[in-house]
Amino acid sequence: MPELPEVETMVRGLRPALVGQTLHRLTIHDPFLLQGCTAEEIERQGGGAKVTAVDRRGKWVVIALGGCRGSIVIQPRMTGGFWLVPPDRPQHVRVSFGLKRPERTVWFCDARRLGKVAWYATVDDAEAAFARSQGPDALIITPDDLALRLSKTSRGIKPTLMDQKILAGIGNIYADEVLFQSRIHPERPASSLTAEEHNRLHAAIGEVLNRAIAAEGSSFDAGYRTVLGLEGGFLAQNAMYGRGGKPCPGCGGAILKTKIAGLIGRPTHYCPTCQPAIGIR
DNA sequence: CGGTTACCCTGGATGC
DNA sequence: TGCATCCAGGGTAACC
Repeated sequence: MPELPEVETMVRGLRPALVGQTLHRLTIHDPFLLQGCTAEEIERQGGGAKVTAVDRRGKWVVIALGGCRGSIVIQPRMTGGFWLVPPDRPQHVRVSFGLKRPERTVWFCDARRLGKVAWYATVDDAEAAFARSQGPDALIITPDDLALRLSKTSRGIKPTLMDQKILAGIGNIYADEVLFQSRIHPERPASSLTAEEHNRLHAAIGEVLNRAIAAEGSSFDAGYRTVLGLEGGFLAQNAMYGRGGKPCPGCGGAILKTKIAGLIGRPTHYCPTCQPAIGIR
């Protein structure tokens, strides 16, 4: 569920509650989510440790622990999220962070259990794990680097933008928004984009993601909420996602909702007029 | 090697 | 009301 703007909103919400606090107790409620460490290990490292930083890398949440206790990395994936709000214990709790002063609990919940929780012995180890499996963060990548990476594959531009090894942070919602804003058809081969299109795309990525962060992300149905349980406001102002059949804000024509190659079951929304299918099939 | 597709897991919405 | 079916914002492993 969460993409870069939602994870950034989580991190900003977690910081004031966690940074500088001592974790009185860290509890793994569902070892299924663990990757490369045991529940005992991560509970022992986290228990009594002071949180020194909470940061985002792509769609990862990185919680740094002081006193050489390493870093906890949480990937919310589709349905993971953090909760600060008492008094009731939320559903599907997978990890809980017990704090002492003030006495409260921060929960990580994940209905579908697709999320991942890992522990690394040092901050550098966590950083290296990110660099191994993910490309540059979508808000940091340079126009030249983006152009170079896109030039190396003939896959469709949308599945390429969603490939975290190319760049980290963009998922199904923001891929549709970014491609609409840059007027590029989602099935265009990534390597076929022109220099002009690279520039439009890079600008759109920064603009759309920052606008979504300002709105605290995208909520619909019973999905993503901020750490305080509030809905993100981006879907009130977005152009494409979830608006199949409705008028395109650019030309007034109907927005197409469809499925495209390279993305198994995921819906794709685009405007066939504003995002013309140049040189496809 | 590069690209595409099963599949992971579960809950909520929808349809009969 | 009950049950079957489909859908979902992510990511990997295996396949062609």
